[in-house]
Amino acid sequence: MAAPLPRDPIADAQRNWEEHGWADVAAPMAAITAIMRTQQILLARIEGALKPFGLTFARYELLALLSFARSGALPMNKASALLQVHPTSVTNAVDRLEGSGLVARSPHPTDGRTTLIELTAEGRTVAKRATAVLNTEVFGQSGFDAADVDQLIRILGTFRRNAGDFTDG
Amino acid sequence: MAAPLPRDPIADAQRNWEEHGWADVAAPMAAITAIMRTQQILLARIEGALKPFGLTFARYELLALLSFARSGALPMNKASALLQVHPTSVTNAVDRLEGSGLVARSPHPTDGRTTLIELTAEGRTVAKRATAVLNTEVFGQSGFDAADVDQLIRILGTFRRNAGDFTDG
DNA sequence: TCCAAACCCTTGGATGTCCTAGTATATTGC
DNA sequence: GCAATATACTAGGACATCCAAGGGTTTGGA
Repeated sequence: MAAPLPRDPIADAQRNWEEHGWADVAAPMAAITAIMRTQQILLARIEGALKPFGLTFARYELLALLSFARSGALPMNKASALLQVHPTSVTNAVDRLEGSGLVARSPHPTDGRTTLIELTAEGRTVAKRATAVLNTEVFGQSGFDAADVDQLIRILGTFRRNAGDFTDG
Repeated sequence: MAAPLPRDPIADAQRNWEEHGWADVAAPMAAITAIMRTQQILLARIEGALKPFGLTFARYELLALLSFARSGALPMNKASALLQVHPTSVTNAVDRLEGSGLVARSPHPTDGRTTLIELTAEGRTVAKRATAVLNTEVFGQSGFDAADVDQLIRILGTFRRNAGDFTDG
Protein backbone atom coordinates (compact mmCIF):
# COMPACT_ATOMS: atom_id res chain seq x y z
CA MET A 1 0.00 0.00 0.00
CA ALA A 2 1.33 3.45 -0.87
CA ALA A 3 2.25 5.79 1.96
CA PRO A 4 -0.69 7.93 3.12
CA LEU A 5 -0.83 11.44 1.74
CA PRO A 6 -0.43 14.30 4.19
CA ARG A 7 -3.73 15.80 3.00
CA ASP A 8 -7.00 14.47 1.62
CA PRO A 9 -6.78 15.00 -2.15
CA ILE A 10 -10.56 15.04 -2.49
CA ALA A 11 -10.97 17.71 0.17
CA ASP A 12 -8.33 19.69 -1.70
CA ALA A 13 -10.24 19.29 -4.93
CA GLN A 14 -13.40 20.49 -3.21
CA ARG A 15 -11.55 23.61 -2.02
CA ASN A 16 -10.25 24.19 -5.53
CA TRP A 17 -13.77 23.98 -6.89
CA GLU A 18 -14.99 26.50 -4.35
CA GLU A 19 -12.17 28.89 -5.13
CA HIS A 20 -12.86 28.76 -8.84
CA GLY A 21 -16.46 29.82 -8.53
CA TRP A 22 -18.04 26.39 -8.65
CA ALA A 23 -19.04 26.34 -5.00
CA ASP A 24 -22.55 25.23 -5.90
CA VAL A 25 -21.33 21.86 -7.21
CA ALA A 26 -18.17 21.46 -5.12
CA ALA A 27 -19.81 19.20 -2.54
CA PRO A 28 -21.47 16.80 -5.00
CA MET A 29 -18.20 16.69 -6.93
CA ALA A 30 -16.41 15.66 -3.75
CA ALA A 31 -19.05 13.07 -2.88
CA ILE A 32 -18.92 11.54 -6.34
CA THR A 33 -15.14 11.50 -6.41
CA ALA A 34 -15.14 9.85 -2.99
CA ILE A 35 -17.45 7.15 -4.28
CA MET A 36 -15.08 6.48 -7.17
CA ARG A 37 -12.10 6.20 -4.85
CA THR A 38 -13.94 4.09 -2.27
CA GLN A 39 -14.98 1.67 -4.97
CA GLN A 40 -11.35 1.34 -5.98
CA ILE A 41 -10.27 0.54 -2.41
CA LEU A 42 -13.06 -1.96 -1.87
CA LEU A 43 -12.48 -3.66 -5.18
CA ALA A 44 -8.81 -4.14 -4.32
CA ARG A 45 -9.74 -5.75 -0.98
CA ILE A 46 -12.28 -8.02 -2.61
CA GLU A 47 -9.93 -9.11 -5.38
CA GLY A 48 -7.24 -9.78 -2.80
CA ALA A 49 -9.56 -12.03 -0.83
CA LEU A 50 -10.65 -13.88 -3.97
CA LYS A 51 -7.21 -14.34 -5.46
CA PRO A 52 -6.54 -17.67 -3.67
CA PHE A 53 -9.62 -19.06 -5.42
CA GLY A 54 -8.51 -17.92 -8.83
CA LEU A 55 -11.56 -15.68 -8.94
CA THR A 56 -12.10 -12.04 -9.76
CA PHE A 57 -15.02 -10.04 -8.42
CA ALA A 58 -16.85 -10.23 -11.74
CA ARG A 59 -16.57 -14.01 -11.78
CA TYR A 60 -17.46 -14.30 -8.11
CA GLU A 61 -20.60 -12.25 -8.60
CA LEU A 62 -21.74 -14.61 -11.30
CA LEU A 63 -21.00 -17.68 -9.18
CA ALA A 64 -22.86 -16.17 -6.23
CA LEU A 65 -25.84 -15.30 -8.39
CA LEU A 66 -26.02 -18.84 -9.74
CA SER A 67 -25.70 -20.32 -6.26
CA PHE A 68 -28.87 -18.50 -5.22
CA ALA A 69 -30.85 -19.42 -8.31
CA ARG A 70 -33.58 -21.90 -7.42
CA SER A 71 -33.05 -24.06 -10.46
CA GLY A 72 -29.29 -23.71 -10.21
CA ALA A 73 -29.15 -22.34 -13.73
CA LEU A 74 -29.79 -18.97 -15.37
CA PRO A 75 -30.00 -17.73 -18.95
CA MET A 76 -27.10 -15.47 -19.80
CA ASN A 77 -29.35 -12.52 -20.54
CA LYS A 78 -30.94 -12.87 -17.14
CA ALA A 79 -27.54 -12.89 -15.47
CA SER A 80 -26.60 -9.81 -17.45
CA ALA A 81 -29.74 -8.01 -16.28
CA LEU A 82 -29.39 -9.00 -12.63
CA LEU A 83 -25.68 -8.20 -12.43
CA GLN A 84 -26.36 -5.03 -14.41
CA VAL A 85 -23.41 -5.44 -16.70
CA HIS A 86 -23.13 -5.62 -20.46
CA PRO A 87 -23.91 -9.01 -22.05
CA THR A 88 -20.39 -9.22 -23.42
CA SER A 89 -19.06 -9.00 -19.88
CA VAL A 90 -21.10 -12.05 -18.95
CA THR A 91 -19.83 -13.90 -22.01
CA ASN A 92 -16.30 -13.07 -20.91
CA ALA A 93 -16.85 -14.24 -17.33
CA VAL A 94 -18.59 -17.43 -18.41
CA ASP A 95 -15.78 -18.24 -20.82
CA ARG A 96 -13.26 -18.11 -18.00
CA LEU A 97 -15.40 -19.83 -15.40
CA GLU A 98 -16.18 -22.57 -17.87
CA GLY A 99 -12.46 -22.90 -18.55
CA SER A 100 -11.91 -23.36 -14.82
CA GLY A 101 -14.66 -25.95 -14.65
CA LEU A 102 -16.81 -23.89 -12.28
CA VAL A 103 -19.79 -23.40 -14.58
CA ALA A 104 -21.13 -25.09 -17.69
CA ARG A 105 -23.11 -23.80 -20.64
CA SER A 106 -26.14 -25.71 -21.84
CA PRO A 107 -28.74 -24.96 -24.50
CA HIS A 108 -32.11 -23.64 -23.42
CA PRO A 109 -34.71 -26.41 -23.77
CA THR A 110 -37.23 -24.35 -25.74
CA ASP A 111 -35.49 -21.19 -26.95
CA GLY A 112 -32.67 -21.84 -29.37
CA ARG A 113 -31.26 -18.36 -28.91
CA THR A 114 -30.72 -18.73 -25.20
CA THR A 115 -27.80 -20.31 -23.36
CA LEU A 116 -28.15 -21.47 -19.77
CA ILE A 117 -25.29 -21.21 -17.31
CA GLU A 118 -25.15 -23.74 -14.53
CA LEU A 119 -22.85 -24.24 -11.56
CA THR A 120 -20.78 -27.41 -11.56
CA ALA A 121 -20.31 -29.27 -8.28
CA GLU A 122 -16.89 -27.70 -7.98
CA GLY A 123 -18.32 -24.31 -8.80
CA ARG A 124 -20.79 -24.64 -5.96
CA THR A 125 -18.03 -25.59 -3.54
CA VAL A 126 -15.80 -22.73 -4.61
CA ALA A 127 -18.69 -20.27 -4.37
CA LYS A 128 -19.36 -21.36 -0.79
CA ARG A 129 -15.75 -21.08 0.28
CA ALA A 130 -15.16 -17.78 -1.47
CA THR A 131 -18.28 -16.33 0.14
CA ALA A 132 -17.08 -17.41 3.57
CA VAL A 133 -13.76 -15.67 3.04
CA LEU A 134 -15.36 -12.51 1.67
CA ASN A 135 -17.76 -12.40 4.61
CA THR A 136 -14.94 -12.73 7.10
CA GLU A 137 -12.22 -10.66 5.49
CA VAL A 138 -14.13 -7.94 3.67
CA PHE A 139 -17.79 -7.53 4.60
CA GLY A 140 -17.12 -8.29 8.26
CA GLN A 141 -14.37 -5.70 8.41
CA SER A 142 -15.72 -3.02 6.15
CA GLY A 143 -14.75 -0.19 8.45
CA PHE A 144 -18.23 1.29 8.21
CA ASP A 145 -20.14 1.41 11.46
CA ALA A 146 -23.69 0.06 11.54
CA ALA A 147 -25.36 3.45 11.36
CA ASP A 148 -23.27 4.47 8.36
CA VAL A 149 -24.03 1.20 6.63
CA ASP A 150 -27.71 2.01 6.97
CA GLN A 151 -27.13 5.50 5.61
CA LEU A 152 -25.23 4.15 2.62
CA ILE A 153 -27.91 1.59 1.85
CA ARG A 154 -30.59 4.26 2.05
CA ILE A 155 -28.75 6.97 0.08
CA LEU A 156 -27.42 4.71 -2.62
CA GLY A 157 -30.66 2.77 -2.84
CA THR A 158 -32.53 5.97 -3.60
CA PHE A 159 -29.88 6.96 -6.09
CA ARG A 160 -30.02 3.64 -7.90
CA ARG A 161 -33.79 3.72 -8.08
CA ASN A 162 -33.74 7.24 -9.50
CA ALA A 163 -31.07 6.17 -11.96
CA GLY A 164 -33.47 3.57 -13.33
CA ASP A 165 -31.95 0.41 -11.89
CA PHE A 166 -35.22 -0.87 -10.47
CA THR A 167 -38.76 0.21 -9.69
CA ASP A 168 -39.89 -1.36 -6.44
CA GLY A 169 -39.95 0.34 -3.08
CA MET B 1 -30.46 2.38 -20.74
CA ALA B 2 -31.76 -1.08 -19.90
CA ALA B 3 -35.29 -1.44 -18.61
CA PRO B 4 -35.56 -1.13 -14.81
CA LEU B 5 -35.74 -4.39 -12.90
CA PRO B 6 -38.95 -5.09 -11.00
CA ARG B 7 -36.94 -5.59 -7.80
CA ASP B 8 -33.73 -4.21 -6.33
CA PRO B 9 -31.11 -6.91 -6.96
CA ILE B 10 -28.97 -5.70 -4.07
CA ALA B 11 -31.85 -5.85 -1.60
CA ASP B 12 -32.48 -9.37 -2.86
CA ALA B 13 -28.85 -10.28 -2.28
CA GLN B 14 -29.07 -8.89 1.23
CA ARG B 15 -32.11 -11.09 1.90
CA ASN B 16 -30.28 -14.09 0.51
CA TRP B 17 -27.37 -13.40 2.83
CA GLU B 18 -29.69 -13.21 5.80
CA GLU B 19 -31.43 -16.44 4.90
CA HIS B 20 -28.14 -18.28 4.59
CA GLY B 21 -26.99 -17.47 8.10
CA TRP B 22 -24.79 -14.52 7.24
CA ALA B 23 -27.09 -11.91 8.71
CA ASP B 24 -24.21 -10.32 10.60
CA VAL B 25 -22.53 -9.19 7.37
CA ALA B 26 -25.57 -8.87 5.12
CA ALA B 27 -25.89 -5.12 5.57
CA PRO B 28 -22.23 -4.25 4.92
CA MET B 29 -22.33 -6.58 1.92
CA ALA B 30 -25.31 -4.65 0.57
CA ALA B 31 -23.67 -1.29 1.25
CA ILE B 32 -20.46 -2.32 -0.48
CA THR B 33 -22.29 -3.78 -3.45
CA ALA B 34 -24.32 -0.59 -3.71
CA ILE B 35 -21.10 1.44 -3.81
CA MET B 36 -19.80 -0.72 -6.65
CA ARG B 37 -22.99 -0.27 -8.64
CA THR B 38 -23.26 3.45 -7.94
CA GLN B 39 -19.71 3.94 -9.13
CA GLN B 40 -20.63 2.19 -12.36
CA ILE B 41 -23.64 4.46 -12.92
CA LEU B 42 -21.69 7.63 -12.14
CA LEU B 43 -18.76 6.62 -14.28
CA ALA B 44 -21.08 6.06 -17.24
CA ARG B 45 -22.58 9.54 -16.77
CA ILE B 46 -19.17 11.14 -16.51
CA GLU B 47 -17.77 9.38 -19.54
CA GLY B 48 -20.87 10.33 -21.49
CA ALA B 49 -20.37 13.98 -20.63
CA LEU B 50 -16.67 13.84 -21.53
CA LYS B 51 -17.07 11.96 -24.79
CA PRO B 52 -17.52 15.11 -26.93
CA PHE B 53 -14.08 16.24 -25.73
CA GLY B 54 -12.42 12.95 -26.61
CA LEU B 55 -11.67 12.51 -22.92
CA THR B 56 -12.15 9.64 -20.52
CA PHE B 57 -12.51 10.14 -16.78
CA ALA B 58 -8.94 9.03 -16.16
CA ARG B 59 -7.60 11.57 -18.64
CA TYR B 60 -9.90 14.28 -17.36
CA GLU B 61 -8.73 13.76 -13.79
CA LEU B 62 -5.15 14.25 -14.89
CA LEU B 63 -6.01 17.39 -16.84
CA ALA B 64 -7.93 18.80 -13.88
CA LEU B 65 -5.09 18.03 -11.52
CA LEU B 66 -2.60 19.80 -13.75
CA SER B 67 -4.89 22.79 -14.16
CA PHE B 68 -4.79 23.33 -10.40
CA ALA B 69 -1.04 22.90 -10.06
CA ARG B 70 0.62 26.19 -9.16
CA SER B 71 3.51 25.75 -11.56
CA GLY B 72 1.28 24.22 -14.21
CA ALA B 73 3.41 21.08 -14.24
CA LEU B 74 3.71 17.98 -12.08
CA PRO B 75 6.11 15.04 -11.92
CA MET B 76 4.44 11.83 -13.02
CA ASN B 77 5.02 10.14 -9.67
CA LYS B 78 3.32 13.04 -7.93
CA ALA B 79 0.33 12.76 -10.24
CA SER B 80 0.21 9.05 -9.55
CA ALA B 81 0.18 9.66 -5.79
CA LEU B 82 -2.44 12.41 -5.90
CA LEU B 83 -4.75 10.56 -8.26
CA GLN B 84 -4.12 7.39 -6.26
CA VAL B 85 -3.65 5.19 -9.27
CA HIS B 86 -0.80 2.97 -10.37
CA PRO B 87 2.11 4.73 -12.12
CA THR B 88 1.47 2.73 -15.26
CA SER B 89 -2.02 4.17 -15.43
CA VAL B 90 -0.53 7.64 -15.48
CA THR B 91 1.90 6.64 -18.20
CA ASN B 92 -1.02 5.37 -20.21
CA ALA B 93 -3.08 8.54 -19.71
CA VAL B 94 -0.14 10.81 -20.50
CA ASP B 95 0.62 8.87 -23.67
CA ARG B 96 -2.87 9.48 -24.94
CA LEU B 97 -3.16 13.08 -23.77
CA GLU B 98 0.19 13.84 -25.32
CA GLY B 99 -1.01 12.22 -28.53
CA SER B 100 -4.01 14.56 -28.47
CA GLY B 101 -1.78 17.56 -27.83
CA LEU B 102 -3.32 18.35 -24.45
CA VAL B 103 -0.22 17.76 -22.33
CA ALA B 104 3.51 17.63 -22.94
CA ARG B 105 6.29 15.72 -21.25
CA SER B 106 9.47 17.51 -20.27
CA PRO B 107 12.56 16.41 -18.39
CA HIS B 108 12.90 17.41 -14.75
CA PRO B 109 15.53 20.16 -14.45
CA THR B 110 17.54 18.50 -11.69
CA ASP B 111 16.43 14.86 -11.38
CA GLY B 112 17.10 12.81 -14.47
CA ARG B 113 14.73 10.10 -13.36
CA THR B 114 11.71 12.32 -13.26
CA THR B 115 9.40 13.40 -16.08
CA LEU B 116 7.25 16.49 -15.76
CA ILE B 117 3.81 16.69 -17.32
CA GLU B 118 2.54 20.07 -18.35
CA LEU B 119 -0.71 21.33 -19.82
CA THR B 120 -0.54 22.77 -23.30
CA ALA B 121 -2.61 25.84 -24.10
CA GLU B 122 -5.15 23.61 -25.77
CA GLY B 123 -5.10 21.28 -22.78
CA ARG B 124 -5.94 24.15 -20.50
CA THR B 125 -8.83 25.19 -22.70
CA VAL B 126 -10.22 21.68 -22.96
CA ALA B 127 -9.90 21.20 -19.20
CA LYS B 128 -11.93 24.35 -18.58
CA ARG B 129 -14.66 23.40 -21.01
CA ALA B 130 -14.86 19.81 -19.84
CA THR B 131 -15.12 20.94 -16.24
CA ALA B 132 -17.95 23.29 -17.12
CA VAL B 133 -19.87 20.47 -18.76
CA LEU B 134 -19.23 18.05 -15.91
CA ASN B 135 -20.36 20.64 -13.38
CA THR B 136 -23.56 21.28 -15.27
CA GLU B 137 -24.47 17.81 -16.46
CA VAL B 138 -23.14 15.54 -13.72
CA PHE B 139 -22.18 17.21 -10.46
CA GLY B 140 -25.07 19.67 -10.67
CA GLN B 141 -27.56 16.88 -11.24
CA SER B 142 -26.16 14.16 -9.06
CA GLY B 143 -29.52 13.17 -7.65
CA PHE B 144 -28.16 13.33 -4.10
CA ASP B 145 -29.78 15.93 -1.89
CA ALA B 146 -27.53 18.27 0.05
CA ALA B 147 -27.85 16.42 3.34
CA ASP B 148 -26.97 13.11 1.72
CA VAL B 149 -23.99 14.68 -0.01
CA ASP B 150 -22.72 15.71 3.40
CA GLN B 151 -23.29 12.23 4.76
CA LEU B 152 -21.41 10.67 1.86
CA ILE B 153 -18.49 13.04 2.24
CA ARG B 154 -18.31 12.29 5.96
CA ILE B 155 -18.76 8.50 5.74
CA LEU B 156 -16.46 7.96 2.80
CA GLY B 157 -13.92 10.45 4.13
CA THR B 158 -13.61 8.45 7.32
CA PHE B 159 -13.39 5.26 5.35
CA ARG B 160 -10.65 6.57 3.10
CA ARG B 161 -8.65 7.87 6.03
CA ASN B 162 -8.93 4.51 7.79
CA ALA B 163 -7.94 2.77 4.58
CA GLY B 164 -4.67 4.69 4.59
CA ASP B 165 -5.35 7.21 1.85
CA PHE B 166 -4.33 10.21 3.91
CA THR B 167 -3.57 11.27 7.46
CA ASP B 168 -4.88 14.78 8.05
CA GLY B 169 -8.04 15.62 9.89
C1' DT C 1 35.45 6.85 -4.48
C1' DC C 2 32.34 3.37 -5.78
C1' DC C 3 28.91 -0.07 -5.73
C1' DA C 4 24.48 -1.51 -3.84
C1' DA C 5 19.95 -0.04 -2.83
C1' DA C 6 16.27 3.05 -3.85
C1' DC C 7 13.58 5.53 -7.04
C1' DC C 8 11.26 6.77 -11.64
C1' DC C 9 9.22 5.65 -15.80
C1' DT C 10 8.03 2.41 -19.47
C1' DT C 11 6.96 -2.04 -21.64
C1' DG C 12 4.34 -6.24 -21.87
C1' DG C 13 0.70 -9.18 -20.15
C1' DA C 14 -3.77 -10.37 -17.85
C1' DT C 15 -8.57 -8.80 -16.79
C1' DG C 16 -12.69 -6.28 -16.94
C1' DT C 17 -15.98 -2.93 -19.17
C1' DC C 18 -18.30 -1.04 -22.95
C1' DC C 19 -19.54 -0.46 -27.98
C1' DT C 20 -20.35 -2.03 -32.67
C1' DA C 21 -21.32 -5.52 -35.73
C1' DG C 22 -22.52 -10.15 -37.15
C1' DT C 23 -24.91 -14.74 -36.84
C1' DA C 24 -28.69 -17.48 -35.37
C1' DT C 25 -33.31 -18.09 -33.58
C1' DA C 26 -38.15 -16.26 -32.34
C1' DT C 27 -41.92 -13.47 -32.78
C1' DT C 28 -45.02 -10.37 -35.30
C1' DG C 29 -47.73 -8.66 -38.73
C1' DC C 30 -49.58 -8.64 -43.31
C1' DG D 1 -46.94 -18.69 -44.67
C1' DC D 2 -43.36 -15.51 -45.17
C1' DA D 3 -40.94 -11.36 -44.62
C1' DA D 4 -39.68 -7.81 -41.25
C1' DT D 5 -38.53 -6.94 -36.65
C1' DA D 6 -36.79 -8.27 -32.19
C1' DT D 7 -33.92 -10.94 -29.16
C1' DA D 8 -29.68 -13.70 -27.65
C1' DC D 9 -25.05 -14.56 -27.76
C1' DT D 10 -20.34 -13.87 -29.52
C1' DA D 11 -16.24 -11.74 -31.95
C1' DG D 12 -13.22 -7.83 -32.33
C1' DG D 13 -11.63 -3.37 -30.80
C1' DA D 14 -10.79 0.59 -27.60
C1' DC D 15 -9.65 1.81 -22.78
C1' DA D 16 -8.53 1.44 -18.05
C1' DT D 17 -6.35 -0.93 -14.06
C1' DC D 18 -2.98 -3.68 -11.92
C1' DC D 19 1.31 -6.53 -11.60
C1' DA D 20 5.99 -7.98 -12.88
C1' DA D 21 10.12 -6.87 -14.98
C1' DG D 22 13.65 -3.96 -17.16
C1' DG D 23 16.70 0.11 -17.92
C1' DG D 24 18.35 4.59 -16.48
C1' DT D 25 19.41 7.95 -12.54
C1' DT D 26 20.35 9.17 -7.65
C1' DT D 27 21.51 8.46 -3.20
C1' DG D 28 24.07 6.71 0.58
C1' DG D 29 27.10 3.89 3.18
C1' DA D 30 31.56 1.27 3.24
